[in-house]
Amino acid sequence: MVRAGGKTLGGSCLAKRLAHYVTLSDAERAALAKIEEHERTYKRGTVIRQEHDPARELLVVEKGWLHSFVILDNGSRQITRLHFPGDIAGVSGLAFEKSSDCVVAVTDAVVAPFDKSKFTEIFAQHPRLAALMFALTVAERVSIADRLAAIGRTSARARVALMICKIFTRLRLVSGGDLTEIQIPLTQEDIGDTIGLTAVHVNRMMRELATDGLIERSGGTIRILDAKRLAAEANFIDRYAGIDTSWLPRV
Amino acid sequence: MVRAGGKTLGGSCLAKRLAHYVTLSDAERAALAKIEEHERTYKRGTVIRQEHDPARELLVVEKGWLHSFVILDNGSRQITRLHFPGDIAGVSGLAFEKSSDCVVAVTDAVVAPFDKSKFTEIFAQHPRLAALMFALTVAERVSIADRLAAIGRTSARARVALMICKIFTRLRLVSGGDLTEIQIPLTQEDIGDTIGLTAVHVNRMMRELATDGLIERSGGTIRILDAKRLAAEANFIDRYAGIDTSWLPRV
DNA sequence: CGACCCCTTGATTAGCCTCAACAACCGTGG
DNA sequence: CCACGGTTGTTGAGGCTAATCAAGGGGTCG
Repeated sequence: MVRAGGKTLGGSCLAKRLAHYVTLSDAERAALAKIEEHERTYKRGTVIRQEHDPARELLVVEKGWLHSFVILDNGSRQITRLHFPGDIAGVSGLAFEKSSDCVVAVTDAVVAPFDKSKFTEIFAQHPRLAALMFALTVAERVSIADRLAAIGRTSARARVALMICKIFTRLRLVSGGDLTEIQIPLTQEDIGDTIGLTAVHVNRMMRELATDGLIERSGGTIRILDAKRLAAEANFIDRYAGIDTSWLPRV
Repeated sequence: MVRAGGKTLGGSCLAKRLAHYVTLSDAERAALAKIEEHERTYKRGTVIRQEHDPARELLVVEKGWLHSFVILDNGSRQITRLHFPGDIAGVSGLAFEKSSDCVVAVTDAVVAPFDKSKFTEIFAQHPRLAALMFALTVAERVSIADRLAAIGRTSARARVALMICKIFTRLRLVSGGDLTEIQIPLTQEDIGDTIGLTAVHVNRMMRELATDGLIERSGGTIRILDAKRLAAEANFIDRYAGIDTSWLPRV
């Protein structure tokens, strides 16, 4: 929301995201611009990074959707995270030398890869940025824990509802608008692999939600009809609404 | 509650943990010592922090076990994280003003609470420490994602096996030793609430693992008999073994 | 000593998975 | 332009895993 007028942010999705929470200084802006210097384009379905690949690079999503997943020994897949524009994918590269998951382009996508040494500079020279990114990573962790609770302790129907709520909320962060209707590029199998269900059962649950008047479906788009009931059924809490920036260092 | 204590047991569990990964400078050591200045003792079962409480304080575990959990609308509980000595609990306080989960002492425990403003200093003055803690937080996120995958996509038996593997591995980080036998202070209900099962089914799976010769139980202690098979069944990966410190800023 | 918690085991049930078949849609190449 | 294979969505039938319900035993603490 906060945004210096006049000056355009260009393709700097990351800066745009962070500017939601603090007013960036020129120096900070420059540091972030260096992160997003290079861009790569991927076609829908491309494997951007394989599990066990060296993980020197992190990936800022500029355009499109990515997701990360792991394949278990029994052959099944668990999608661990969806990545939208402004997100950083492959953050696990900061902890490990090899990628802990596989990153794939869900739609045609534009990605800005950068070496993790860029984070060295951020931490050394821009503590506020580092702290903010830490806070956002923590928020993400909590968001994953929410999904963990959903998979561990709620019904299939509630999990599907939660997934829909989360996608809409996170996309609103990016688009800014109201956004009650979205063209979702995920297959029902993708959705199932995210919330621990089979594609067949995802289908049934979505139909239920539709016949009960919570959502409306046509083609690949989903419209939310009764956001309140949907959120209630899902135990949904918006984790990105109120990030606490009070403790961030001064610039 | 407040422990008026002269020289307690080394006190600095956090420093000890971080020293596994880097050689701490004197200044860093001092900064960490300031974090663990005050200690509080809690009795087994005490609620240390309630969900929705103000979350200004983070908690370094000095001694004992804690866990964090959420209670869902349907009344069920999901334990999101176990906390062992050297861990920081309540990290979500860095992202939110109010606690996103409830923190409870599983055993009698000694905790060093500190205000999140301490993190402001760390980020501003000790970038390497900040970066290391970031890396460890990322590793923790991956570890939670592993559990997510287990709950979403593996059998009850595999989940129980995973939980055992994780507990042993994380405790080895603390104790250092070989450690094939542990007195586990968790009830079977606790275990179930961690991995998305009922206490009854946890019981059956543990018995299965025992009769199959993977573990041995007596009283509350568990001994691992066949670590290899156990890890294989659990899809276990040790996420704390190889933290990449190459990108950390110089001191 | 009684109350309570926890573990254990059995019987039954329910929710989700598996298997299967078909329809709708898409991009591709002839 | 249409024919085609492949992918995705949809729906039905039946099976299996884990939940639920229930009851008894052992240990611990007040």
